[in-house]
Amino acid sequence: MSGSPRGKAPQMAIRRLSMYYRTLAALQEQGVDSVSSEHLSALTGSTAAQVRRDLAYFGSFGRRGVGYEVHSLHAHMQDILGIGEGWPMALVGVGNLGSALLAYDGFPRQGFRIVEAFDSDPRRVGTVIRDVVIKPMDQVEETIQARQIVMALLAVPAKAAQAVTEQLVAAGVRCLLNFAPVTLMVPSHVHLASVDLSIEVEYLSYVLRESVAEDEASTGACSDVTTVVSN
Amino acid sequence: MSGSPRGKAPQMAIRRLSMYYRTLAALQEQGVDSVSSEHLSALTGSTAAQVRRDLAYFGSFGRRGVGYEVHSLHAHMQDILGIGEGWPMALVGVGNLGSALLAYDGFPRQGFRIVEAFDSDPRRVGTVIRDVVIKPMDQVEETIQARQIVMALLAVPAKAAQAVTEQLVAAGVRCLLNFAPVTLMVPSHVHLASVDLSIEVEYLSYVLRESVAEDEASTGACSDVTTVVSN
DNA sequence: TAGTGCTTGTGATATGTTTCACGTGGCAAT
DNA sequence: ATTGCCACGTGAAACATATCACAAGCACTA
Repeated sequence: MSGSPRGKAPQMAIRRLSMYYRTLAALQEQGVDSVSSEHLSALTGSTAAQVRRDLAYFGSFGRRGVGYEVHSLHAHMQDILGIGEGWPMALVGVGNLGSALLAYDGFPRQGFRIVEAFDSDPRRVGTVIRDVVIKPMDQVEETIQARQIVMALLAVPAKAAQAVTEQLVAAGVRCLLNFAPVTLMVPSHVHLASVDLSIEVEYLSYVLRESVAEDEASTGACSDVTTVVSN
Repeated sequence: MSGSPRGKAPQMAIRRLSMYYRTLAALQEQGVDSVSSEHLSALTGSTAAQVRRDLAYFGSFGRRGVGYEVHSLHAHMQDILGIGEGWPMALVGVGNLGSALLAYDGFPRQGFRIVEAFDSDPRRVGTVIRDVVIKPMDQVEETIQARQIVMALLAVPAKAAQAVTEQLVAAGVRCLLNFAPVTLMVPSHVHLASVDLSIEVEYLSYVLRESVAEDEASTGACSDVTTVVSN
């Protein structure tokens, strides 16, 4: 169905595809119907060559001398990223962060929906947030299997994360987005992504320290050329 | 003060240092006082050679034939990452996500503290969460300059993100951790890291789709040689 | 002191990713 | 048709990162 992959796309390329996808959606809303690699790169903090290369991993979507048709490219990105399959997601851990995830409107806007939520705290079980009833942990396996859920968000304390992971994997989950600051061990058929706030903050702390040291070394003031930094 | 950098460390190496750092803290708590690159790599999902190379960017912290002394290595990581400087942080946007960030105990545990919070919603201004009083947006510049804050967490809606960013940069912020799903433009002297939930979920959606396709290829009519996934 | 066993630190090598540079196809206007 | 220009798609080059493999160093023993 999708184009023939000319090679394996780097993970970073996939992440950039997400940014292109989002940017294309914005352009579409603005009524723009044509975009060049140059233009798209400026909007996403990439380079024109990188945009073209990233797209080339999956096919040939533009017209030479013209650019890309926004609607068509947006549709292709959606297809490649597997959005639109509408994978239903489960959330485990409905504390502060879990509640924020339940309320996060970026998920439904991109076609992802949290359809089940679990927590071990009896005081939270039974409460309803955003139309989702919080269930106890012992219903994880049953519910996930019944609803054929393959993606889960893990927002439990670090100490519980590995055990819950194993419960989810046993229940048939294939993809995990982990928010706990731990290294999880998963079987090779399970895909794992992690959002680790400590790592991000510590990375900034490192570069800050480094740049402060550079400032001290060279007393001259830096120019304020605007550049785009993305991750 | 810190070791002599034999080269520039890749960003990924810095992120792995954070993981080593956290793992060392855990080992220390468990009373372990010596660790090998092999051991540390197993705990962080890396490889022994990678651990040694990552550390080598910053110096030579182990003893040949023995391994690393946990406490000493932990201290070195802390120094390299600039933790312990105790950078105070500002939070802008105290919605669902912002509140979760205020309550996140991973920050104080790593030595980072949110000392100021801002929101544009008058109903939230004045309320107190975790000993932090939420201030109105028009006090951003004044407060940040007075308290010499250089790191900020951005948890505002996507539409407001760029404007708030400029406000923060004008106030003197040097590091930004952005949670809004947009590409921010910042001057080159400002460091930016982003946590983008849509990108993470879409990445998982992609790999899921890919692995499902592989499953279908190997179980379906295609009878020829297929690689078997080990483990 | 010499020998053994172990693990680091690091050149050399391999792999992966980004950038460059240009051929190709396409549109518009003359 | 022909000309001129534009922007994609893509080999090849440059660069960055990860892995390998082993000499160097330390602890311990005899």
